[in-house]
Amino acid sequence: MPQLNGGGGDDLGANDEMISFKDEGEQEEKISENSSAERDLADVKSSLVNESETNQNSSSDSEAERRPAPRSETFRDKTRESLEEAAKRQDGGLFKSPPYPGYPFIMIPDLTSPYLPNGSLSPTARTYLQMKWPLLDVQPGSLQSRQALKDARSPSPAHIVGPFRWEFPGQSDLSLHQFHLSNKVPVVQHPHHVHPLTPLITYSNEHFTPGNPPPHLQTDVDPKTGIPRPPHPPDISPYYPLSPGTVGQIPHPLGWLVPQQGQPVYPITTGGFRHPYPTALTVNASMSRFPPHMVPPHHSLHTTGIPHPAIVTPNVKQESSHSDISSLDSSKQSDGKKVEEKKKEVHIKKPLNAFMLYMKEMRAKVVAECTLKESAAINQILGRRWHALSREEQAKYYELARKERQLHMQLYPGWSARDNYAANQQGKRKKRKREKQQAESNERREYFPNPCLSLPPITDLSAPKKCRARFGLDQQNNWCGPCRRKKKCIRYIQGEGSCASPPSTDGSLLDSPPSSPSSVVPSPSSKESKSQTEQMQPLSLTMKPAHQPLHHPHLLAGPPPPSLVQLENSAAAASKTPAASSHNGALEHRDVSSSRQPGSSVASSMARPSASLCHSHSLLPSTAPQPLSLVTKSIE
DNA sequence: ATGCCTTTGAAGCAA
DNA sequence: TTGCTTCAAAGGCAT
Repeated sequence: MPQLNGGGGDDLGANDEMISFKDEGEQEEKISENSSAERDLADVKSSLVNESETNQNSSSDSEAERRPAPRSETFRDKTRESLEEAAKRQDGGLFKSPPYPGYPFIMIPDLTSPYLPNGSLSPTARTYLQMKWPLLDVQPGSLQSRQALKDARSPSPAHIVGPFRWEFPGQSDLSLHQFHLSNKVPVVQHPHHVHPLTPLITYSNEHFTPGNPPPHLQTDVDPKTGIPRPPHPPDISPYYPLSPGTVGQIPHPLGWLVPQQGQPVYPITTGGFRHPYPTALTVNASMSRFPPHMVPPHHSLHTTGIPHPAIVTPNVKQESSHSDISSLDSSKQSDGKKVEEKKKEVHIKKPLNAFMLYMKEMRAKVVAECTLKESAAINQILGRRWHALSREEQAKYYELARKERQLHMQLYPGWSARDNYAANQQGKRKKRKREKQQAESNERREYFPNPCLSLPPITDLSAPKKCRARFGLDQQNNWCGPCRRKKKCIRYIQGEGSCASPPSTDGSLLDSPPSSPSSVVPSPSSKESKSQTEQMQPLSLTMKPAHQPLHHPHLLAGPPPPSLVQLENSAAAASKTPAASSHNGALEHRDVSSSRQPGSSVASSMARPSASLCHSHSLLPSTAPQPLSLVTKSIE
């Protein structure tokens, strides 16, 4: 289901993926049975394209060029605007409402990750940058560039070694219009420095200008049409910089995002290497602050010779500039032995799944919006938002994830997730989930007395009856969320009594549209029947800020509608300081349950924020404005 | 310094 | 086939 027709034909998406999307997607039941999933998604894509085009038309380039330098506004303001607009659209607005719609831009939502050493960038590095066709001019005179070009297996010849220059054609008023990076410090763009979500950022065609890139970038022209082609196959993900030999073999996982006019999306650099993360990455103004240690060590090369953001060497992060430089030098000397040793050290990370991709993109927004930094709380928010995403929004991420997996598989045919398992087993190993879960189960019994959380003690974790077994694959919509995610069934372990709610109201409340209006009607029984995890998803419009002072200026600024941010802040606050959190609304509608367990007022306040938001959307008044993450089209 | 938290999804392994 | 576990990102926090 989530698989859009990527054109590749091969469907590497796991069935689970499809299941997840199907179940988690909103308004599944609204979909006509006659329309196939592909056609549906194709329509979605088409509509998205149309909307993108519309946006592009609506905001002229002149407006874009009039716009002051992006950094003139704070990131928070922008993200807030974006979120507000998204809230208006009630669709997440991820791609439909870019912060700077209507003209090509490059967003670098989170430059602190994934491969930048912590602290290497200032907070301002999170600023979104926008520019047109940031181009790289590699000056071959530079030692590094020579090295990069000489070594075909360099982590990236395209990882442009400084000094180099950015050009922003048509952005004469842009403060960053043109500048030179320091010549003193070799600046190397490593693929790891590129935000992996670059492809997401450039989802819409609107992000691309039909204009032609400078001639020196048009290294590949279609002999038939004369139209410049992308320097690499349209299905090569910017995530995965390819060696020359690889180019042409691997389709671009984001090929469906490539502008159809045939313009090269990704500038190609000298030597035929394309920049792994064409625009976004290298455009970061903070790049000039990249310390030498950002130089990609050669040992991060995969055995295929393909540098990859997923390739991580344990000692890369904290390597000093000296060591990095020496690594460059050593790379010259390094031959079989060292290469092999480093290969052994190479850690190819798993490709990101849809949610991870979503998180990476949206984290910065949430951080700015909620002034949160704690990832745990942020992830909770993102988890809810993820469920609140519309089908098409999620489909994009699923599709991207699918293509990423596909490319990952192609780049690293022999790689297996098991490899990473083994790597951990050798050294440190995380605390076993089972142990943690057992501990958690005890905690829940003790601290989560509300109906959403006060589950009957899990007496038998190895209970054979699961949703999968009970409902079968044909009725996956009846499964509880964890079952859909191939997690431990919470319905069964709750027992028949506590999980008597109809399937439509169980965890799928948010994951999937209510099967019927009646299923939305809150009832004590339905509340108590809610599964633990799934109740975490919805937010409550009944939550009132009455007892909860607003901690964020931007929330005080205006008449806050039932703000998701508030809810999220509450959630985050609760997450951070559980004892101090008092989710009024969320707790209000759980009074029944609280009363069910005397002395639980304090304990309930200690409930985890996400859990405290359970059932909320079932209480949504149909006429009330609905915060973004609460919107379910079925309610509409 | 290391692991946990927290989310969802993908994948691997054991039964 | 099913259930469980681990890992992927992220950064503050606890130990």
